[in-house]
Amino acid sequence: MPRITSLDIAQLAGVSQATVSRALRESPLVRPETRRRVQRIAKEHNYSVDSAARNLRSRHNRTIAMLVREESGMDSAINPFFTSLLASVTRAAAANGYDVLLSLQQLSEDWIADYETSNKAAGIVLLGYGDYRDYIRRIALLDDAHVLTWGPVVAGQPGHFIGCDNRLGGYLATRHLLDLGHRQIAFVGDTSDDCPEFQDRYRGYADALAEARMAPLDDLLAASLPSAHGGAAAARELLEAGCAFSAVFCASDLIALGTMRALEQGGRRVPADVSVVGFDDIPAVAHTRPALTTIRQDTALAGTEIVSALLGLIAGETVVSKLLAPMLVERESSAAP
Amino acid sequence: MPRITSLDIAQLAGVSQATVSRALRESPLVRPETRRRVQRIAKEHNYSVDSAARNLRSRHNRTIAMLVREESGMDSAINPFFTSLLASVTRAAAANGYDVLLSLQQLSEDWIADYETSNKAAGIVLLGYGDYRDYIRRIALLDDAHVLTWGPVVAGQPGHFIGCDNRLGGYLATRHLLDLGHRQIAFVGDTSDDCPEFQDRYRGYADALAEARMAPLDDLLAASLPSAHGGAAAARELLEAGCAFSAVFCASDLIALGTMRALEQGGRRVPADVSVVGFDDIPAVAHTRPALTTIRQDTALAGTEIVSALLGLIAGETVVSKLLAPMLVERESSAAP
DNA sequence: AGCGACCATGAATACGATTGCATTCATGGC
DNA sequence: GCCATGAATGCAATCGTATTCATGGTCGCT
Repeated sequence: MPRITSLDIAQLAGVSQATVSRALRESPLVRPETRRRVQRIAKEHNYSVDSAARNLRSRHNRTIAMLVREESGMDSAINPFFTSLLASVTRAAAANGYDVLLSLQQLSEDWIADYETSNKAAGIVLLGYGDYRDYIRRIALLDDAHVLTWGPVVAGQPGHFIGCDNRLGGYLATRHLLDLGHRQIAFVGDTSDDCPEFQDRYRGYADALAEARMAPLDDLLAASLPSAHGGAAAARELLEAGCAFSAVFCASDLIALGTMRALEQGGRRVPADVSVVGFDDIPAVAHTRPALTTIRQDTALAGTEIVSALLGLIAGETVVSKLLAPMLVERESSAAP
Repeated sequence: MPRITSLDIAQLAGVSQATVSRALRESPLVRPETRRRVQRIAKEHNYSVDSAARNLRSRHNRTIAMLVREESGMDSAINPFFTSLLASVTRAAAANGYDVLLSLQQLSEDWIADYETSNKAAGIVLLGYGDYRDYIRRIALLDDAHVLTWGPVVAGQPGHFIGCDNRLGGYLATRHLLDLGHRQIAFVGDTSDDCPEFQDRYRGYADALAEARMAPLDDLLAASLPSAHGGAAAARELLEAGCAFSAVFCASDLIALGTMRALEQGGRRVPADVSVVGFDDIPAVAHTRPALTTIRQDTALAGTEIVSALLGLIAGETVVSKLLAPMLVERESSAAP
């Protein structure tokens, strides 16, 4: 069972191998009649182009690699939000004839260098590495690095970024709570440099408060790891500290899940006693009880934007960073105080 | 910026290109001293082997493709359980030096044929296509198809399968409820041929009942689409039908989420009035309120098993289908009646 | 010393497609 | 009737590595 090659097809069709190659790639050089005949014969014999040979000769590669950050933690899982993004990027890539290579390696210079030079992918998408500023800066300096990062967009920084407008999201969430009549609104999330996304969400939170002539209170800021456990721990601290609050804006849905749990275990009912708003709109939170009010990122749009930007980069275009607007999804976890 | 090739490294190291190739692949033929020197120079110049050329020449490919079924439905998402599996397969593949190509295309003969012959991947993993018996049978007949399916293992069927022992899982879940003292235990899930997994889970449910000298009652069987919405709808029907039941075994966690919601909206408290057990242990259900008692599939183990089986297939070994044992995870949604 | 075995290496080739260039043939303008 | 033109195709040279075969040198053993 020797491999069927384009030469075999050529002989069967009575043309040269070069013509087969052209016909299969819809080249306008071959007569339509010839092209159809070749394509028919190729299909009949279940022939498809050897991608290794094609990649080698054409010096091009219809593959993009996605490096997805795993949650550090014992069970090292993929952030559910990334799953949606992963899917939509994959769909968008497929729509453009690109395959997607998935990797969960730690981001490192070696990894990038390897994929850069070994020609495994034409471009790279980084999910969840928004805080790896140094790496991204260095990568951006590489000549033919086609790397796009999903994460917080920082003006003036080298590299190419697409991200959610986290500040707007934070504003929308907080504004929603203010509109409901809440005045003591806590923020649960990591505001350190480790989580630039969360910092922006916090800024949006502060924006909304400022608009209502209020200022964020330190007492109502609870540091939390970006996980349900973190959210639960932070909420417990809030309760123990004894400060009054009637609403919580959580920097992510996972945190919100933990927060809701801890609140209810602490005797507060959601939303009767405390309203909770999350961020991301991961699939599960539509079905919890109460269903979570949250800020939705449009992952389908994000996927197409990421892919078109990356393909632009690969094609040599100058790509500008881009912010995508999130929206509020009202469900059951928020109500008037 | 001409590409750095093994020939360049060869010249820099003062050896032939063949020696570079051998040195980089740890061939015992090259003297250790030479090998180290070549490797050092290669690293210094950021050289890595062009995978297209390597694949072409060696007729081999260190890539496996995963075809993941999307939930049909408006938001066409990836089943959260598959996300875990996807991650663990990717990790296991990486540990063996393999890359993973992710695809969400519909399974079709064209797709398989394309990946088969175009040499994009050395093997294929199918996630979520357990019910595509016809396809899988046909695929299994292809000479050099290295296809492994995650799904229900059916004895005597052609093809290679790894899957969870769903019948055992169904048994464990039901047995747990029986042990708690429940006697009217409903089953929520699709028992049609579309979901062979669910059929097996139902068989396990029946097994446990039989062991307790009981039989499944038609009144307590609620058909449900494999989604949270489906679970909610099915639970509503159960409530409206008015049959007494003190526990529900749901064929998946997603269904369980919907079921719990519908039950509580119908005025039943979980677990005070009704106990609920799910299946899969997707990440979110550990943090809902009440946290869901469920059957956990060991995805980490599944990943390594899938990869080692597939690599075995590729290497020409005879691979036998395999069932993986699930386990019960007790949380808050189940209690004595 | 001589002979084979063996080790480390180099030269040359093949993998299967893409693509620049040459070639053929028909056509049309003059 | 001849040459310029252009469309359709063929020829052949790559792309960068793995691998076979040949070769020179070292060693051990008689």
